[in-house]
Amino acid sequence: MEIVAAYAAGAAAPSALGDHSPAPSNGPVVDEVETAFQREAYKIVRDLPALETYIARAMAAGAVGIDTEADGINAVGASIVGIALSLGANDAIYIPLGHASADTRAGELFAAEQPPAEAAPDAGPQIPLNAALPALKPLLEAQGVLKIGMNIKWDVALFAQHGIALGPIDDPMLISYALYGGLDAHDKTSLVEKHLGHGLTPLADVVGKGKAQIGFELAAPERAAAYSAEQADAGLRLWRKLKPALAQEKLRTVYETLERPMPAVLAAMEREGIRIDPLMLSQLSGDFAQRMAQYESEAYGLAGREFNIGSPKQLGEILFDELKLQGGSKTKTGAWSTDASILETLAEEHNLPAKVLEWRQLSKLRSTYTEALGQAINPKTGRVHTSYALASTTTGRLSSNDPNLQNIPIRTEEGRRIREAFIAEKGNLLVSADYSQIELRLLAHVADIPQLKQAFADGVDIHARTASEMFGVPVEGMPKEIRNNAKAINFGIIYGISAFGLARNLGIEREEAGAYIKKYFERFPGIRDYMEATKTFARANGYVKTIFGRRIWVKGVQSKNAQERQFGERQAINAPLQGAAADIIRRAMVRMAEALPASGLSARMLLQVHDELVFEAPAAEAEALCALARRVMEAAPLPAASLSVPLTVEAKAGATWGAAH
DNA sequence: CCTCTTGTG
DNA sequence: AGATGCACAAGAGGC
Repeated sequence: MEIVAAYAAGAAAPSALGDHSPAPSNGPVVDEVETAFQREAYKIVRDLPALETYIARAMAAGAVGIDTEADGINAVGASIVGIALSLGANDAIYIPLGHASADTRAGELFAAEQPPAEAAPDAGPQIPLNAALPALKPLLEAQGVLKIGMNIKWDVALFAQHGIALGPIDDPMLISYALYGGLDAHDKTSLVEKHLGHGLTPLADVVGKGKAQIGFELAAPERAAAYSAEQADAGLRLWRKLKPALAQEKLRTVYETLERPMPAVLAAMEREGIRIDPLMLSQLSGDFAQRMAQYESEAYGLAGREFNIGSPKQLGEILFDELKLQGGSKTKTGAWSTDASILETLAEEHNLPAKVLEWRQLSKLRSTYTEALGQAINPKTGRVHTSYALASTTTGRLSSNDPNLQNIPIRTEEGRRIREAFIAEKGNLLVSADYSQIELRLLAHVADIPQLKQAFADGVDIHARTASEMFGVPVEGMPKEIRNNAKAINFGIIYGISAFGLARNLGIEREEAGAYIKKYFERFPGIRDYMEATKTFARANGYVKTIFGRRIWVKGVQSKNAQERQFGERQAINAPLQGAAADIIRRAMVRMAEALPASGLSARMLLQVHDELVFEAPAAEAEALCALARRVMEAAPLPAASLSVPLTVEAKAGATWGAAH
């Protein structure tokens, strides 16, 4: 109970968001934090009076570790099976609430053929969920009690489905991300290993693994308690160790503005999901399958024999060993490379590569999208609910998984048809709002480039203006190819360009690409200065910063190995731009989540795709929503950062995601 | 489980 | 001399 002691001794009682502080991380606290987990010390709470007693202690403590267990891997539609709370090292409880009793379990186990691991004969007495949750709700929503959990977005989502607005919250994973983004993984297992120096009970000990794995609700409460209480215990211990470092490293504002608000915002988006038309998907699937079969048989004819067209190994053998086509190259494992750029070159000499390219495009679209997205529709909601990872990228971007809705095709005609299957509910529209050229604008700002800033201020075509600066060609009537060259250079600059990479991208000689780059830096010397300054900073500190202060550690930037170091330097150049764009859209998301209800709109935010937000709204609201999204998103950097270039957001409504673009 | 390939910003 | 644009997730083949 050292947290209680610390608060009791300290002048400030825990009050509002951000004012909770763990005990100082010196002396005995660290000892206690790092002491071994004593799983036998965890208590299983099976009656209301015992729960009330612990709740009273938690209310007084001001900070409580929490871990919530449910009967599914996806929080959407899942029910709470048990809750663990912790008030200090080894001072944790587990409250079984939805564990199946022996009869139920036996049936399920029989179906699974193998018992997980000596299941208890009976789940034992449990407080009814509809009695426990009302008792817990005041604690879970108490403004004066911080709820701390690893990956707390999961807990937020589950409690939201049970009518509880969990908060205020802290998440050691997100604290770690603010402190060490780019350095290490931030999952529970890695964090506990790194900071507490000992391992966690594996989930497999509770529910088994592989074919014999069972739902958490079928696990024995004793095993569940050892696992779950330990998670709550570990989360609180990590918090006590990591939270003080935020202030020491001056990363508290980053954490509080860019990380802490996100779990609630994302949980709501994930819960909304997006509607997908399964009929349209299956029609597309059938269409693709038919055309693939055609390409396949044509490919066999051209190859002179049948082979597995989906096997790069077999394709390489056909192209280079049997047909003896020239221009092959090997991958680092020694196999023939058959990627698209190789096949495109070979297509000039032989008809087979083109057939394979066509087949591959359809195969990718079919297996990754038209087939998989249909499977991803949640039967309970009829919608697709992606999951966003908050601490998985090095730059501060989100990532999307199960399914990934951040890589839905848009560039090709075939691919765009998949976006037509993302639809609004009847009487509603989808609204897509995206930042225009946000990373180039940020480059113009951070590198302080007068011509680029002026171009953005004037609202002119930035690639055309770049081309005009470089090649002395007037923007009016500029040939497409010249603008394309400038566009490739602009993107290359953001990524820490090399002559080789630009040459490959434009299909020109390396010398010519090198000349372009030289010319670019002559026209925009500030960009070269910015890049050099960024590399120097990264070499000296091991990290770079966004304009909002987010710290991005860059592995390899201090390496003696030139290749590693150069890779680090390119990351160091890109990260402040990509990272700042990620910061901006995070701020926009938090504000949109507040602004929608405040504006009296019933619109919901559904998706984030790095520079784009997708909403769903009644058709009558669409126009107001577009205006609101533009206003809120364009102002998102303020007041923390004032950009010297305008941000512009394009917002459009449509019946499908494709139509909203 | 790793490699290759390809979809997005 | 040799490698050489940033950030991701996912499916399929093959060991």
